[in-house]
Amino acid sequence: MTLSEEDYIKAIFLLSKDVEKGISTNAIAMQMDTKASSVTDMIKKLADKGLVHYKKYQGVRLAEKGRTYAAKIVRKHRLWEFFLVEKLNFTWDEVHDIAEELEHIKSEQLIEKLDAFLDFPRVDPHGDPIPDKDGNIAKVDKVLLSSAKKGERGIVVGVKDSSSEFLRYLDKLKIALGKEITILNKEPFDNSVLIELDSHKISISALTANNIYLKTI
Amino acid sequence: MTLSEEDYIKAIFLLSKDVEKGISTNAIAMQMDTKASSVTDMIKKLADKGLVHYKKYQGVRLAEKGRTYAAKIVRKHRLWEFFLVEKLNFTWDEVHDIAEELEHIKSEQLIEKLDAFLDFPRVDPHGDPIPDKDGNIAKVDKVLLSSAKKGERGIVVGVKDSSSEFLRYLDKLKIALGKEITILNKEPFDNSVLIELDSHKISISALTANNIYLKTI
DNA sequence: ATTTATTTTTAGACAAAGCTAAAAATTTGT
DNA sequence: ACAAATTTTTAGCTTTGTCTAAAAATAAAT
Repeated sequence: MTLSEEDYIKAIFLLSKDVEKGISTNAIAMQMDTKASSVTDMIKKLADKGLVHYKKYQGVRLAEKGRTYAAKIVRKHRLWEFFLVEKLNFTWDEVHDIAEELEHIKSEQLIEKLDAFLDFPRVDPHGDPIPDKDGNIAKVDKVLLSSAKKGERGIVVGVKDSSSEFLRYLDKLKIALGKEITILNKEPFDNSVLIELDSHKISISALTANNIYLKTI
Repeated sequence: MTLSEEDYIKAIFLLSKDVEKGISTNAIAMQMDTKASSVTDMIKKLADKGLVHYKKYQGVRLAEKGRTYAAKIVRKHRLWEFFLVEKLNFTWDEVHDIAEELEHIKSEQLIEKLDAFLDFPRVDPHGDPIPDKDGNIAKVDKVLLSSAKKGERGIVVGVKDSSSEFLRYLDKLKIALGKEITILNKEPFDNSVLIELDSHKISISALTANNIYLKTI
């Protein structure tokens, strides 16, 4: 499995997260910042290897083989992110690009030993679940802040957008994993949300609220 | 700098270790398990980039730029090896291939934080010195066991061959970094060396003795 | 000092992965 | 339902790094 093939498989895996249908060529091209024609070429190769199911113009789905392979890459990515934050003192907005490289290191033994060294973490620094060694992913129950109702309370358990810009913005707002939030009001005009956080009231834009996951309590 | 270019630069760096003259095309091909013609091609590219000095048929030398680049790769390799042994409990014969992949991870910040996390180690698990962040390497004074004189004593501080086969053989002999060795006798017939180790007398072949470094005391 | 052997380089091909531009299929809009 | 717009695929080219086989240069040997 080449570096590039791994990147494609992972991209398809991540795009399949909430989607039932086949993933479109363009969606993959977008996600990977490449051209649709390149995607078509690669998909054919992956189909030949039995990693994806593909019929022309019908989009692509992961085959079981491809799904577990992808989950293992994601496992590596998230374990390395956890390592970077917990052991090397990186911040949550700095780790993605480095983990993007580390996720391709091949040794199974390495990743199992790393997992043990980290004491078997369940989620990465952005709250995303770490697949187990067989590629199974625990379902985390969480709702978007944007869909929580007035009066509800919750703990921040994840983010949808984990770009460094967004994460640094959350730092500025003092929003972090584990923080408790109460929804005081929702403004119908622009869908902004008034919340209470650390005994302060702050207003959160709809866009921001749509990228924060809560576990309601 | 591509993966492949990094591999070549590192190979040339390691081959230049004890050699003054230019490194031959064949030597590089041997070291990297590739063909001489491929080496010639790559050397030209590296020369174009100012990383090596090259005149046809004259072998190749690292330019200063190439030397420090290579030293940084070696730094990364050896720091990762140290991490694998000290933190993840790998044995010294298992770490080379994994470090071979890890050494290509790009982030400077990563390697400085790793260095701090490991508490600034000076040598890797095989006794090889870890270059500093600017690519300087401390000269370790050490002699081959094969060249030590009868009656001398020393501490094992390194190995020349760090193949897993050799390292596992040393494990079997109970020879490890830090062990004290006394040279009891040298056999002129086959250049084998009789040593005392842990109050036992054992005989070491010339080949083995030629791959163990001592610091005499 | 030539011939022989070895080493190194060149020339030409190939596979991987990407791109552009054009063609084909599908979807959308009226 | 059919023309227009969009998406996807194909065809052909490029770059990177590799290889084989042949040619050129250097080193070794008698």
